[in-house]
Amino acid sequence: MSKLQHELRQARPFASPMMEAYLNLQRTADHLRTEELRILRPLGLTPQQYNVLRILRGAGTDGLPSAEIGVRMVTRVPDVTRLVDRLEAAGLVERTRSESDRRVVLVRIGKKGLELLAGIDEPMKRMPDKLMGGLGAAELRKLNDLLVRLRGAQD
Amino acid sequence: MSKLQHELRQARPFASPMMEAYLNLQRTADHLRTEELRILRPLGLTPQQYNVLRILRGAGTDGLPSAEIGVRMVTRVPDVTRLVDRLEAAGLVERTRSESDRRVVLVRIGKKGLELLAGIDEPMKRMPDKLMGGLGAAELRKLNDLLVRLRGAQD
DNA sequence: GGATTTTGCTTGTTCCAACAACCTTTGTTG
DNA sequence: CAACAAAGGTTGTTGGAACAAGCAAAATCC
Repeated sequence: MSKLQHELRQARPFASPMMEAYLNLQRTADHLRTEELRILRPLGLTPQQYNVLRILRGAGTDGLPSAEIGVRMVTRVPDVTRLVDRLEAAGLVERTRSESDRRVVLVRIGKKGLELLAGIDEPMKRMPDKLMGGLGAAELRKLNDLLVRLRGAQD
Repeated sequence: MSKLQHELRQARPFASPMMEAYLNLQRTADHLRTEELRILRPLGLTPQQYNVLRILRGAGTDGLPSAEIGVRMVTRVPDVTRLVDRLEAAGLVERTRSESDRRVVLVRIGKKGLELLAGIDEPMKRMPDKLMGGLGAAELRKLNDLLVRLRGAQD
């Protein structure tokens, strides 16, 4: 990088501490998400698909309505239908229409889905350990506290 | 929501404090990004396009090579070319091939792009103030510190 | 100073994200 | 109990994200 470019980058000020925090948060989240992508890509899963599978595993054999999946996801997803479509096409989940309320479609994780998850668990558990090893327990608690309050603050 | 569903959600444990921090970070980042989307959508800009325009405004009248834009962006972007394509098609930026190095394409922000940015500056400045108002100055500094260390830790 | 490598960008392609409109089933209300 | 509203999913469509392959100009290397 040239000297000029370096100076420009150093000189770029943040408009406010809050804007700095906002950009910092996006930058860090993207950084970590890239690492998650790297783990999931060889398995043909996106982070969202992985998220759905984990939710369904936690829900047990009864399955969950599509709408409830959307509510529980880490990131907002406006189209659970086609997200589940792809998982179904891959043979990882099954769909059955509820008998008690025929509007509802229950989604359940299948055997193949559970096996796939089992193989991801270990590397996925190691990922945050590796990326967040620099922070101590107290700092992690503080970070979680701040993040939760950030989400709750705007109401 | 049913009683059972509520209990399930309460009962979901995190595998580790680090995994909790990871998910929390993604959740919060998505939450804030949604707010940014809400501001930019009426103007037909994505957060990334907005990011490029800000970078180009900061770069001045000389413009920047495409590759340097990619380096400076908040989130990792593997395809600056078509990102700039769309901005050029919208008449917001111009491309000129560098004379000194004919491989390089310099991108400059145009009059229309500057005017568009000027209109966004105010609501965009208010956004983090509104979303992060719950945190004090010291807490913001702490948050920024933790986020920066998170990014630096994995090397 | 010609072959090779490297750099900077473009193009091809496939899949996913986002918003809206629509359809079916259930609940509600006078 | 018929008309209407609401809930739950699906489909249509457009545009963006991601990875790879390719092309032209510049740097490197005997």
